[in-house]
Order: sequence, then C-alpha cells, then structure tokens
Amino acid sequence: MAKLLLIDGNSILNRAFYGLPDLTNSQGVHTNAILGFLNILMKIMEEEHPDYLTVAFDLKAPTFRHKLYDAYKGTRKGMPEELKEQVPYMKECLTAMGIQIAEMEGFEADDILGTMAREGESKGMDVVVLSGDRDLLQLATKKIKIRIPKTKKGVTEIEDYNEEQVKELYGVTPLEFIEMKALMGDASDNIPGVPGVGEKTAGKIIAAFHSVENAYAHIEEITPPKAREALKNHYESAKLSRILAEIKTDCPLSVSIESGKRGELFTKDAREIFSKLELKSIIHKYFTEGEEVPKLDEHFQRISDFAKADAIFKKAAGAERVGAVCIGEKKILGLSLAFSETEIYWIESGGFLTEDYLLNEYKALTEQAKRVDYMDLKGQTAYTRDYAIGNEMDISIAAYLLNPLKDSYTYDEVAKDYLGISLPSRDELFKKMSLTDAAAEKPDELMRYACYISCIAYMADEVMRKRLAEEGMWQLYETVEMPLIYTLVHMEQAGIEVRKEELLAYGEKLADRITEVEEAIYTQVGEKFNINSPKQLGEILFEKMKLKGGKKTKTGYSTAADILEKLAPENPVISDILEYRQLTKLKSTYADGLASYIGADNRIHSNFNQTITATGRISSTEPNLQNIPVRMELGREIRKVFVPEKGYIFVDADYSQIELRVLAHMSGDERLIEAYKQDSDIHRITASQVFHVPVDEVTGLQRRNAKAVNFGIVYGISSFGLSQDLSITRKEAEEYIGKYFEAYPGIKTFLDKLVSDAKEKGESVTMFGRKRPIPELKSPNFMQRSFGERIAMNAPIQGTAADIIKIAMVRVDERLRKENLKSRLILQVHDELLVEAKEEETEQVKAILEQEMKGAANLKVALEIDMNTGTNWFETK
DNA sequence: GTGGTCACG
DNA sequence: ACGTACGTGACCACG
Repeated sequence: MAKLLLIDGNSILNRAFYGLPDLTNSQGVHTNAILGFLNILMKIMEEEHPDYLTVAFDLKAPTFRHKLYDAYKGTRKGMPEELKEQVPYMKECLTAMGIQIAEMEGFEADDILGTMAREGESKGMDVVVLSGDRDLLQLATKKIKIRIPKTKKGVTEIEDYNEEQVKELYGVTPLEFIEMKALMGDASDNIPGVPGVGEKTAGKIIAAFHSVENAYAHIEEITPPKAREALKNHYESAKLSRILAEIKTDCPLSVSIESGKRGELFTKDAREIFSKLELKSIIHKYFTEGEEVPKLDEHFQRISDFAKADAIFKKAAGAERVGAVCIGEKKILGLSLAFSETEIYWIESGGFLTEDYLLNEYKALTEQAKRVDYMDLKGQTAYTRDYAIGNEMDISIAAYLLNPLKDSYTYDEVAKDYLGISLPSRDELFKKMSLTDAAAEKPDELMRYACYISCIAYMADEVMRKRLAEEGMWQLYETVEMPLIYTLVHMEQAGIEVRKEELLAYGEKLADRITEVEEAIYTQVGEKFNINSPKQLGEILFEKMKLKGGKKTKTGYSTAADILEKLAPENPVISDILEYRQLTKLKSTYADGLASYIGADNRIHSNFNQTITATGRISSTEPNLQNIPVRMELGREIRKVFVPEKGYIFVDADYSQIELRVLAHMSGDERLIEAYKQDSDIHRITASQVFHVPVDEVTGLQRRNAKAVNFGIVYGISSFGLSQDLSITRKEAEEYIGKYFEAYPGIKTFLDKLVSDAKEKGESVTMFGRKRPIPELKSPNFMQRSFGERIAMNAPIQGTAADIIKIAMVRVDERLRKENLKSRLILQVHDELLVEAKEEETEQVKAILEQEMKGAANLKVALEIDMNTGTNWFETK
C-alpha cells in the first residue's frame, strides 16, 4: 500500500531552530535550523520509507486566519531574523533533494497538510504527518498518523499519535480536540481561547458536551462555576477560537500528491547546496560512500609473519606516537598499531606469533613509545601495566569530558563527532558476536574493528588535546581523570570479599518471610495474583478493592511506595504489600543478585565506569556496589557479609555534607560559611537562622524541614518538589524557600547566577572546570526548561563534589602504593571511600584518608569526614 | 526493549 | 497552565 508523508515545514524548522545551538557557516549564514530539519527528515525517511512526500510551508502574506485574529487582537510576533534567513536555503535544499514543496497564498501549512492528508486517506494511502507541535492532532484517524519529534537528552525520538492515542491522552476524539483547543486556546498559534480555561478544564467540558456549541447550549450544567462564568463572559472569543482552531481540509492545492513521488535524495545539486552551507556532518553521513571508508581500510595491513611483526614492534617502540589496541577475551586474538593515517597494522595471534610473544611486545612498546593513544585505557590494562608513566592518552575519556551526555564513546562515535568520518560500528561489523567467534567466522571484520580503534585513537589525539585545552579542561583531564583510570583499575582488581554462605542464609531467611507475607496478602485479597506486576496489583487495589488513588502513570495506576503509604490506614493489606516489596527487592537484587557475582576468590569485582554520568560522578555496575542498602535496618544487615580479608580491617571514611560545603564555598555566602565554622549540626543552625529561634530551641520538626530545604537547594529547588518531600502545601514550601533565601541571600544570588550563566553559555561548569551541556535550557517547553534550570543549579555542585572525591581517591591510592602498604582502596560510594587495611597499617591508613580527603580541595569551609573501622561493612556505619 | 519500582548518594 | 525535586543501576513484567 502506498504511503504518503506530509511535513509541516515551518513547525519542524522552528523546532529545529530552538533545539540546536546557534551554528553559522564561514559566511555567517545561520544553519542550525536547516541542519536540525535535515536530521529529522532523514530519521523519518528511514523509519517510514514513504512513496510520496510533500513539505508544506506558510507564506509570508497574512492568511485568512491571521487576518481574523489580527482584527480581533492586534499583531503577531514574527520569526527571529536568524531563523528567517534560513527559510529560503531550506527550500533550496528540499528542491535539490527532489522533494516537493507546497505553499498557497492565503493558506497556512496546516490547511494544506489537512487537505492532502484527507485526500491521501480517501485514496486508500497510509498517511504520516510530521509536525513539531500538537496542532495537527485533530487530523488523526485510523489511516492518518501524526508524528511529533521530541528531544530527550539530546537524542531525537519521534512520537506517534493515532486516533486511539489522542483519545487516551486527552480523553477526546481528534475532532473534539478542535473544540477543546477553542476553549483552552494556544498562545503559539495565536488562538485566544477562554481565559482561565486550560487543558484540564477544556478536556472535561468537551468530554462531557463534545462541542463548544453544545457546551453553550447547556451552559448552566458546566462545572466548576468558575469555568462556567469564564465561558459566559467570553462567548465571542470562544466562537472565534473555534474557527481559528479548525484546520481546513478543503483548500485548493497547487500540487498533487502524486507529483511528490520520492526520488533520489542525495543528488549532485543537494551536495552542492550542503557544501555551500557547510553542513559537514550531513555530507559525511550521506555522501561518503566509496570515499572515507575505503580510504582508511585500504591501508590496513594484516601481519602474520614473525619477521614483519618484529620489525613493526621495533618501529613502534621508537615512535613519537602510536595508536594501539590489543584485542582478546580470555585469549589474545591480535593487536593493532597505527603510526600514521596510512600505516595501520593488524598483527594476528597464531603460529610463531604466540600470545606470550604478543603480550610481551605489546607491553614493551606501550612503555617505550613517546606517546600511546588508546580508545579505552582501562580495558587495555588487562594486557599491559596498571600504573601511569605519563605517555598515555585515553580518547574515550577525553570525549566524555568534551560531552558527558553521550551514552557511548566508541571509535565510530569519536570518528563521527571529531573527525567527520563515518565508520561502521562494532555491531555493524559483527553484530553481537563475541570477539572470539568473530575471529573464527569474520576475520576481515575483526581486523577492520581493531584497525579502526587504533587509527581513530591515533587520528583523534591532536584534536582532543586541542579541544580540551580550548575548553579549559586539560588540567582536569591530565591530573584527575587520567590517573583515576588506574585507581579504578586497582579497585576493580582488588574487589571485595563476600561471605557467600552467610549471604545465602540471609536469602533463605528472606524467602521464608516472603512466603508468609505472600500468603497473608492472597488471603486478605481473596485471590492469587502476581504481586510484582504493577498492572495486576493496581487492578486489585483500585478496581477490585476500590481504594482511592486513581490514575497516575501513562500505563495505569501508580502503586509506588509513597502512594501506597498514604493508603495504608485504609486497609491492612497495604503494609503487607509494602513489606513484600521490600523483601523481594532485597532477595532478588541483593541476596540472589550479589551471590551470582562472587568469584572463585570469594570476592566481588564490580566494574567502575568513568564515562557514564552527566555530572562527573563514577558509576558502578555488574554488580552495582554503590546502592547496597543502608537506610532500613533489615536491608542494612546485608552489609555484614562484606568483609575484609583475614588480617585486614575496614576503614571507611565519608565526607560530611560535601555538597552543602561546596555550595557554601562556591556561593561565598557569609552566613552559611559562618554556620559551618561553628562546626556543629548544620541543619539545626539552618533551622535556627531560617525560623529565627535560638539554636538550642530548634524543634525536631524545624530541623527536619531545614534539612529538606538544604537538600532541595542542592537539587535545584522547586516549591513543588519540596512540598512533595515534606507532605506540605506548595504555598508552605514557597514560604520555607523564601525564608531560606532571606537567611542566606548569597545563596539566592549564586543560584540565579548559575542559571543565567548556564543559559548564556549553554552549559554549567564545576570549580575544576568540568562542563555539562544543558540543551534543555533552550527548550520552548516550560517543563523541559525548568528541568534545565534545576540541572544548572545542581550540576556544578554535584560535579564539584565529584571532582573533589576523585582527587582524594587518586591521592589516597597513590600514597598507599608509594608507602608500600598492603592496604588498598576498594570502594567509592560518591562521598565515601572504603579501604581494606592491613591491621598493623590501620593508623597510617586513617591518617592518609584524613589528610587526602580533607586536603583534596581548599575551600572557604573545612572539608570534614566521618571515619570508622570495622570487621565488616555494617560495623563501619 | 520500555516502563515502573526501588536501592543508594 | 504546565507537572518536577539532582545523579545513578538492577530487577520484574509485559508487549
């Protein structure tokens, strides 16, 4: 069946303009909207494969609807100049790609699309309408699907809306959506609507009366009274809005659906206009077939001859610079070295080239070369040394610092982002196949994989250094992130001992209790069901048992703990369900989950990842040892199975409110600094200053509230968030926040500045220069933008704390080694370090932790730590 | 593969 | 009017 794709040119262009940073070519022409448009276009072409497509644009001349509006209310705001100048270029691009453009004097793009969509539908086509906003939802039917691009974390996803989904989302049919819009209005589309009526009220009224006209016919039945009055007073506006809101489906067309038949997009003309605009990433992505890829590939040389390999190793040892990677799983399969863009070798394991030989040579060369470029140094330490000698460069870490929002930093990503080269990813070369299998079944692809890694590492070296220096992050990279790689290696190698028998016994204990609680729940509810299924549980609680709670999530009822806790007084089964949840969580994730990671050495070797978080923290996986229970007593028991080796003891140190201290320092707020100099209970002092009572008269409640506000400040305060946390009204929360800012005016100024600076620069910065881009700040969507503002407040604080503990980790690790101690750093939990200390070294270890953690940064307030020793992780708390 | 839930800082 | 606290990872159910 034929498929028709219709694109709302203006709205997509508009959305792209605000979604991307300001880009210009060397002639000063702005290109961000064009680039964004093309990216969305390519994505939807790949997803939909339409047979016909047309892009509709508004013409500058005022349309019928605009005139109507202007007569009613006055002027419309125009596009910014930077966007306006991109429109003709955009059209030029589309024409060059053979894509039909539709525009009609006196009609909006919406109307053209509406008309074509209905026509396509009547011809039996599948119709897809791509738009940047929700105006077009009224067109949705079974055959017409509306798609809206959304940017999540910098990645563009396209959301689908068919008739059903519109109903689900708004509770009205697509046609009734017009009526709804007439009431709620739309500022961006200059539809006035009825003042005081928003989406919620409009939805309710239309769901009940189905149309504006009918609502007025039954005006006295409308509730709430407020809305009724608003409707009565704005009848004219509602009638006008009803006309404005409806998209026409019968306007004359200057083009036909069929004349928009899809042809070759990447024509010579297209390439020409793209080069003129300097849209390098597009050119590289779609016009490079038969260019860059073979250019690199043709210089790959497979070496399986001993003499040749030997010569290459000799050359490598004396080289100024070499890109290097060793490939293997249990066994070494081979290694790749790159000396220039044209000298790239793949030295295969086999014959005289034994694993031992390769390993020795690889290790030797990485020690002798002046500089070695790695893609992933931590992974390579399996084959080489695990300490720094100062000649290594890690391209992935550099790429992470330059943009911590990405989810991978593989060779293909780096090549695309920094070298403008498009390469097949590992997945594209040999799917999910293991390297060992690839060596046997796809040797050529394995060679390409290895060579891409070494040569991209080699080629990216210079640009990464330059970019880090430009961004003011070279020092952070060199003195913190690089040495940290080795510290993490040491921690991973060390692991932590776990008492398997005790862990299993703990699991058994949980299992017994789970059976009891489970049966109690079934008895009370009167049937068996899967308590772990939020869907089934929601149906039981809210439908069968008719507890109040209603909908909360997209998919159904929320059964989250905070919701259930509020229902607990209504029915005793609720507390059993909460207990069941707690028990099964402990059993599956911790008791059973952790047991499966215990190795032959009775230890768990978690993976510490340095390139995951947006703020600079490290993360822990397989298993995650940064979220072992501690808050609840039963869960906390688990920590008893984490023990030091015989002859050792745990020394655990955690920073005391590091984030608040960072805030005090960075803001320079005198009163907060002074509060810390008193060096007692900070939440109590805060309470005293916020509520104007003497320190020793602060009540428990006041302290609790002050503590919540302190947390809120660090998270990027919002009255809603605080009210949720404290179960108070928003108004009360606002009062607390106001009082807090009165008590600490410097904090208010500081947070405001963090937001305004971030808006200006598009990113936030920590004390040590770590950056985090915040694209959300540019979002036209209020919620997204508010999120961006909270990130702008939180990221510098959380990030600076992360920088500080990283510095402390590196120094602690270095000192333990330099002083030839047997004690080792084994865990980091964001503000806590755990050392497995040789018993006789305990005092020395404590001194090292104290000195290096407190001395990691010089702040206006002292960095304090709490330190404890214990014979298991439970005892150190 | 995604969403809901919940463990941690 | 919008609908949230910041940052993670693992497990389960379900399409």
